[in-house]
Amino acid sequence: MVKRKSLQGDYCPSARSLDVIGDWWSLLIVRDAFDGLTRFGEFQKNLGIAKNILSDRLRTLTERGILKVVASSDGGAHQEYHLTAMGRDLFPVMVALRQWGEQYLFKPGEKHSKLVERKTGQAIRLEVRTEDGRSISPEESVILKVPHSP
Amino acid sequence: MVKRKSLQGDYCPSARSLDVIGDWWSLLIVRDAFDGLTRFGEFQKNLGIAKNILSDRLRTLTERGILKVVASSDGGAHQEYHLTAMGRDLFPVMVALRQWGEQYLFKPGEKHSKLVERKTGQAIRLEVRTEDGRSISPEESVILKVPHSP
DNA sequence: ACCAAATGGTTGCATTATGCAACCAAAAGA
DNA sequence: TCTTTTGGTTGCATAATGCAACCATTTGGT
Repeated sequence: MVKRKSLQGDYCPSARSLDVIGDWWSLLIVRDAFDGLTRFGEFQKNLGIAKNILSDRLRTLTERGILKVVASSDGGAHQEYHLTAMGRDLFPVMVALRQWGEQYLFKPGEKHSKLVERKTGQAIRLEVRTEDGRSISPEESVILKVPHSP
Repeated sequence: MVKRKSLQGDYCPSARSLDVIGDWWSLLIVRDAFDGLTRFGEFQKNLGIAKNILSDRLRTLTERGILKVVASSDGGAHQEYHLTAMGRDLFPVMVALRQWGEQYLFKPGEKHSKLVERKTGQAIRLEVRTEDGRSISPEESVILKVPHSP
């Protein structure tokens, strides 16, 4: 493969994000972390991921500041992987993916898990809006390129 | 690799989404499509992707209904790749990734492209809300597992 | 204390995925 | 007509991934 292209230097924030969490497993691990999983074995069992890959991903996600390693909450000797603030801020990404998947990747009537508010059980949605709060479609938006722009 | 695990059968919508668009290049291609690119050469030049990979990804994205192939708009013989409704509905995912990247992957003061409303130039943001419009944090939400649940 | 099992990995090897370069047919331009 | 551009495909080399075997440390049971 010669070395996978890196997008770290790209001026597009989406590209940099994908460079960090765009690989196959990272976002699934983050999803499980949102779901409350913290231990190596929990991730491994729940995702069915190979242990060496999981080991590598947890290390990388930790290095990049998305997860942090903390001592066991129950006094045991093992360590736990927790989301950092940076990791928790991936919440909208997860919700966006979930919303799209619900809409297009399930047959009508097919059951799927749902994201709801804990207190009220209300469904959670996500909306694209302008600064002053108006909902907006892709066609009405435009990407302003900043760097080497004419 | 023996065969990459498929999440098509997963009951979690996020997982299915990642199964479809979670590979390295697909979302970048979709991003460029949002940016108005339509032709093979445009994607190839802009992304710096290998031509065989691009060819494969465009085919896959088309098969899965995210892109569609249409005849040239200017009467030429070549074909163009356009987003379908399914593809356009990935907009919130792109915005979410962009927003996260802006916040965490740029040094203070470092320039990056921006997403704004065409008409007014206003910045575009995305918000996670309940059905009745209240903004909500990850901690206040919970994933309801539907299938083989106790 | 002692043995057994679970936990949290690491290492080696086999298979895929990706990248690069060379090649090619069809279309567009001169 | 000749040349260049476009839109790919094919072959080969390397990187990423998966599986299984192994191992050190904890944990649990007796």
